[in-house]
Amino acid sequence: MPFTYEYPRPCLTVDVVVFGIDEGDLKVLLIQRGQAPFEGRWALPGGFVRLDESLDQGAERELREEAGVKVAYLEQLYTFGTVDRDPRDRVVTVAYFALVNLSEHRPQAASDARNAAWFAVADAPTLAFDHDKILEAALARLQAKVRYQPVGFELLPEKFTLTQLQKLYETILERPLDKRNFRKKILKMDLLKELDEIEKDVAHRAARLYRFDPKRYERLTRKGFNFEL
Amino acid sequence: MPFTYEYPRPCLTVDVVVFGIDEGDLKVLLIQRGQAPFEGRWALPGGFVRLDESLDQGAERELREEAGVKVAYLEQLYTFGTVDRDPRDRVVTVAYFALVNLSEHRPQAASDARNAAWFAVADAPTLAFDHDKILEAALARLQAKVRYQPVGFELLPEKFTLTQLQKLYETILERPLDKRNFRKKILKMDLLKELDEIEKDVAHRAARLYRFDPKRYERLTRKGFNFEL
DNA sequence: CCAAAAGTGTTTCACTTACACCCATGA
DNA sequence: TCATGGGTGTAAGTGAAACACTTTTGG
Repeated sequence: MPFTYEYPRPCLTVDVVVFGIDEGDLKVLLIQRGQAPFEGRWALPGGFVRLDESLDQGAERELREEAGVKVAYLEQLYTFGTVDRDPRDRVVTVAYFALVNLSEHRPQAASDARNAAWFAVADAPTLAFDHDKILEAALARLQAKVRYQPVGFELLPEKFTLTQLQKLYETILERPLDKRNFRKKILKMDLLKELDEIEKDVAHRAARLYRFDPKRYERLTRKGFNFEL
Repeated sequence: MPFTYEYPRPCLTVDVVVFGIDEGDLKVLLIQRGQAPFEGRWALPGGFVRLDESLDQGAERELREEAGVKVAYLEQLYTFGTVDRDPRDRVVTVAYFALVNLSEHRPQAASDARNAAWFAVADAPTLAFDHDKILEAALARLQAKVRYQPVGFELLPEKFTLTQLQKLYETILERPLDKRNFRKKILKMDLLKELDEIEKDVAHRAARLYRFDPKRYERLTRKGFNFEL
C-alpha cells in the first residue's frame, strides 16, 4: 500500500489569463461558468490539477479542453491561496499567464466552446471568485515584462510591419510612443529581419514587412533587454 | 454536511528561502531533516499548509515554529509542482523568499532549533527534494530585485554606514562597485536620512551613520527605481 | 490630386562610467 | 606617525526624448 502524508489537503486548481491582441485592443479569454458557485458568471479558463500531471501540463490541458486554444507563450504568474477565495471549499489556485496569436486563433476558439469569448481587457465584466485580482496581476506582469523581454511578438502574425509592432506596444502599455524613437530602438536591437515583401491591399503606401530572428529572439528572451521608450 | 469538490488532492506545502547577510557573506537558513524522505539531509524550512490559514500565513508560521525567525520581508517566489518532486506522494510546494536582519537574529535562531543553521549560499550542501532549484530561483530573484527595489535594507541594522550598504550590494550582486558612484546614486535617491551619529569603536576614522526614510522607502518599493551601477 | 500612412535625423539633456587623492582617527 | 578606511568631484561618453517634413501609393 502506497505511503501518503497525513495532513489535510486543499483542492488545487490552475487558472490561466490568456491575452491576445485584436485590432488595437488587448483582449482576454473568458469562460462562462456552467455550474455553481458563480453559475453564469464569467471566469478565467482553468480547472483541477490531476495528480499525474505537472502544473504547467495542467494549465495547457485546461486551455485545450476548455477553449481549444494553443498558446504561443505560457508562464506561471502567482499562486492565490487565501482561505475563503472559493465559498465551497478550500481551493488554492496556481495562476498562469499566456499569450496567443489571435489572427490564427479566433475562429477556432469561438466555435469550439460556445461559452468562451474574448473581451477587451478594459471592459471585461466582473469575474467569478478572485479572478478580477488575478487578471489585474496578469496585466501588471504583461506590462512589466514587455519592457525587458520580447514577449510581445507572440501576439503578432509571423510577418508584420513596424507600425503593427508599435501599436502592439502602445496597446499593452496603454500610452502612445514616438514613431521615430520606436523604430530606432527596435531596429538597433538587431532582433528583426527585414523582408523583401511589403503589405498588400492597403489604400496608401505599403509598409515593409519584418519577421523576428528566432535565434536573436531567444537570446534576448533569456538575457533581457531594456525597452523603456 | 459541508460541500467538497470531488477531485483528487495533492499535498500542499510552503518552503521558504531565508536570506541574511553576515560579514560580507550572503547566508541562507537551512534545517536538517529529522525524518524520511531525505532524513539527515539539509532542506529549506517549510511544511504543510493548514486548511485554515493562507499561504503567506503558513510561510510565516513555519518560520516561527521551525526556526524561531521573524522576517523583515516575505514574498511569494514560485510554485513547484512536478509530479515526482517528492518520492512518497504528490506534493506541490509554494516557495517563498524572505530576508532577515542577521545582526538581530542569529543568537535566537541558532539556539532555538538545534538543527537549524546558516550557510553561505556559495557553499551550501546539496539539499533535499528539489530545494537546490528553489534556492537557485530565490537567488536569481534577489539579484534581480535589488536592482529596482530597495529590498536590501531589510538585511541591515537600523543605523548603518554607506560602506556597509555598499558591501551589502556587492555581496548580493557578487561584484565590486565604485565607491563614489555608489554614494552619488544612493544619496540622490533621497532615500536615506543622514544621522548626527557616527560609528563607534573602530580603529580608524569613524563613518557617518544613516537610516532610511520609511515613507520614501515605501514609495520606492512600490514604484521601483533603477539601480544598475 | 488628395488622403493616408510610411519613412527618415538631429539636437538636447540626463545619466552612467571611469578615475585618485586628501582626511580623520585610534593604535 | 602610520595604518585604515572615510570622504569627495570632474570629464567623457552613452542613451533617451523631443520634434516635422517628404515620400509613396491607391482611390
